[in-house]
Amino acid sequence: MPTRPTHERNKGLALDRSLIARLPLFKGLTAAELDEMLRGARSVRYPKQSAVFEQEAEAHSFFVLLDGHIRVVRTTPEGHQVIVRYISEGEIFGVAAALGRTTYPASAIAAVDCVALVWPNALWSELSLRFPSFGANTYKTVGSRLQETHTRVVELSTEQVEQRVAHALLRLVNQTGQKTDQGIEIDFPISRQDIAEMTGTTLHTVSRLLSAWEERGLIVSGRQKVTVKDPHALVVLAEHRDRR
Amino acid sequence: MPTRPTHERNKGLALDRSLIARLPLFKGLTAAELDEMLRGARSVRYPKQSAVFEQEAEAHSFFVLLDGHIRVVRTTPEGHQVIVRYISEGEIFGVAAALGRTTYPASAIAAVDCVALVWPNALWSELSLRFPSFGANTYKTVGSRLQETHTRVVELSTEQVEQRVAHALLRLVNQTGQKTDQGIEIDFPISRQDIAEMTGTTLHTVSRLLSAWEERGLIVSGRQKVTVKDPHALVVLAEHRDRR
DNA sequence: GCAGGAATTTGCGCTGGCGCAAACTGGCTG
DNA sequence: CAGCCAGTTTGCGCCAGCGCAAATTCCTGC
Repeated sequence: MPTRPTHERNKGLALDRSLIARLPLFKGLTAAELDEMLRGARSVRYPKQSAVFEQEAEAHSFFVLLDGHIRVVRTTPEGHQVIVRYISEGEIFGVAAALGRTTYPASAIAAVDCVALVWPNALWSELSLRFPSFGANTYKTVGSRLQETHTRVVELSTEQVEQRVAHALLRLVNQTGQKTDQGIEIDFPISRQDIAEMTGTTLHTVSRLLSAWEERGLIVSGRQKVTVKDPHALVVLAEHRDRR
Repeated sequence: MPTRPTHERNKGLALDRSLIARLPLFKGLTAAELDEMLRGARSVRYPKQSAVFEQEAEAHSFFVLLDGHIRVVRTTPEGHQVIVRYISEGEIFGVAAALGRTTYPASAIAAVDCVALVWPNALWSELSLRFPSFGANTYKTVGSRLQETHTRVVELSTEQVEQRVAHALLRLVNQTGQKTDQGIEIDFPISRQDIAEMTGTTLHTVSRLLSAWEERGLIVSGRQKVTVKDPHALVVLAEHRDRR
């Protein structure tokens, strides 16, 4: 059950720099600089299924995910949902304001219980000027997201559903895969519906595909859970030229 | 016939700041600062159908389009082409390096004879530091392209072909429409195939749709030419909820 | 003015994947 | 521990849009 987002503020305690020192985003900053970055932040817990921010809402903050997984979702006026991406540990997100927007273009939903650092947007220009490598890293992240999104456009334009779903699974596994005795498992709850919303198809079709793949021993899956047993076979499927 | 790209260098003459003073990208810069920006640039002419840069090639420069229209195209290993976007007058493009890439992720092809300013990438960090508003404007551009691309993902995921083509036409008309006595014309040559590559369908389907729309008086079209007579009707088509 | 070729149109048959509907399952709640 | 419900599976029929093919039109270069 989605309990209400409990914005438990860090109660006056200084955040420890070890929280972020290991993140590539902050590479090159000295201990003192990390402390300075953290001085502007607070740490917030987001229970599973709660919204970190909502589409169209005033963009007041940007975020760095310390723990958990976040689903970024765009909803159309007609009520269709499309999953824009998943955010994993260590990534920056909600940077709308740094890109000249005043509202968030999508919603961010905690896929599991999450912890994030939150900075008010007012600090963005100050921080990115004071720590140019932080600014540059953020823009690089934006750049690679643009590339990924273009890749998705290409996939949606040229591939069959089966290839798209295979690609999506492989991407999730590479991004967040946890080794288990069965194979590599996507380490957050993900439904057939979610996969459908990532690939532009329906949960029915995803269900049929996963069933067929399970039959053939490529994966094992359960409720909101997918484990890839034979990634190579999936790659073959994903790359398999269609007849267009 | 695509003649060879003729990189006619500006022969030692200083570029006039009036070339770029009116562009939003350079808003806020003084006359002296504009001159300084231009000192690092050269002006190059690209004949129709020539490549400004090629996908996978080493990213050596970034560009500002002074005149013409440029088609940005991604080609898949299987040989499918997807049009990523059209660049119009005044826009910056080829900023791969500023986003941490060493190669161009797509090709840029002159849709008509074009003129662009070209800066070596080596100057990027210097220029964006010296003229922060220029850097910020560029990143805003990247941000809005990311949003547009997400919108395209949503369209590809949730809309029927007819809606997608209608949306694409409306976007082209808004971006580059020229008023004529017939209606609003897309002011560069665009084929059915091009429209198909923008919307993830085939030239046959696009042809059928345009024929039907012409029949109904919404557009008039010819070879590589589309004129929208009734934008409102197209909007209705584009927004028309499908049955999903 | 004519030949050649690129762009477009149109017909036809087929099918991938969707919509709809119903049944089933596993985990959580009271 | 019974019941409920979200998530999943599966069958069935249909159709939007693709592949293929052929005809036609318009533009360009000679």
